[in-house]
Amino acid sequence: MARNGRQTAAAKGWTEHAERVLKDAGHRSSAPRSAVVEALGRQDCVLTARELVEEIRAEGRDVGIATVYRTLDVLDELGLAQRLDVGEGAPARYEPADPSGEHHHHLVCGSCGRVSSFEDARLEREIDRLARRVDYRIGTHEVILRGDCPTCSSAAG
Amino acid sequence: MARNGRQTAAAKGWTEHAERVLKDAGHRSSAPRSAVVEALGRQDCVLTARELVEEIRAEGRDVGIATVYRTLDVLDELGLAQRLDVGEGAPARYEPADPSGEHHHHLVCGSCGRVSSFEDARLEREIDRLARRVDYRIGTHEVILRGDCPTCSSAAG
DNA sequence: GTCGATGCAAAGAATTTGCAGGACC
DNA sequence: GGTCCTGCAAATTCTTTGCATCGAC
Repeated sequence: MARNGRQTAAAKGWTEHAERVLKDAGHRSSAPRSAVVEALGRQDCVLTARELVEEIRAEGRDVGIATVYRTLDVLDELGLAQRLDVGEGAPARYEPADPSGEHHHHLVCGSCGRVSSFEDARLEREIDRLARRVDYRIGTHEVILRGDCPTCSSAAG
Repeated sequence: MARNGRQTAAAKGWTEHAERVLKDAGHRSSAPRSAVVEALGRQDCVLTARELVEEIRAEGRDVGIATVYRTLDVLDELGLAQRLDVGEGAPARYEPADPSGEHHHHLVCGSCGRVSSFEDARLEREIDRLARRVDYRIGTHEVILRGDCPTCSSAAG
């Protein structure tokens, strides 16, 4: 159920898909932008802008934080990335959006801040039903379950 | 389903409940703190810290924004208030948490930022089921449906 | 050659914190 | 009368933006 530290099977596919969509939308290619797209596509878990920079520096490449924000913004607008705000003053996190539309939701640990993901078809069905019943025209949705992760649960009782 | 601009039936009850819980938890009473609690209890919709200050000033009372944040923090810790982060750099919003445990979720308009609420028993049941299945020890949850509100839908097609 | 993209540094915005004075119990 | 609470202002973060320059197409 929870899928941590595991790569999505579609990771490689997402990177290529994203680069194609960016190009088709009239955006130019550049080393920094590619570094961001590749680093994001490589991860399954959500990453903050800062973590993305560290990720890229670890590869021996470099990118300014402003470029990361700008790129994430473009990716978000094109539906290629998903932004996640866990609140509590924590920075926004981003993850690649599966082009197939399949997605997951998040578990947030209130003690250590760890974020994990889970997916559930029944929950999706219930939300789709709801989306048709409300008076807003719904495009996306997000579900956050908050509590303590296994480590913090056993540590703090 | 959507409940806007409507007072919760439990509004008055919440204010009294909150003041009692605060006192029992060893917190002192003060005019600014009461103003925050009363203003929050009076509303059904979510409010930002800034809106809470305006709300209080409109009554002819006054309070510093730092006190509002500090009070909301205490209310949140005691489970008396619920924090809602809609992301996109928007400030956090708060609402009274119903002591009965009954709660609702939110619809966020991506065009105008309007936030509405809805409740759904089947969704709650599905989430409770999920909460028992994941490896985190879940305490709370939140669901956000994003899209365009009725006004923005008709305006923008 | 044009125009989008980049990096830096400054600007902005939300929230937190240090501190001195005031109020509650 | 001690301790918690308050307001102000400064400090912290996260994120955005202005601008000169660089590079893709």
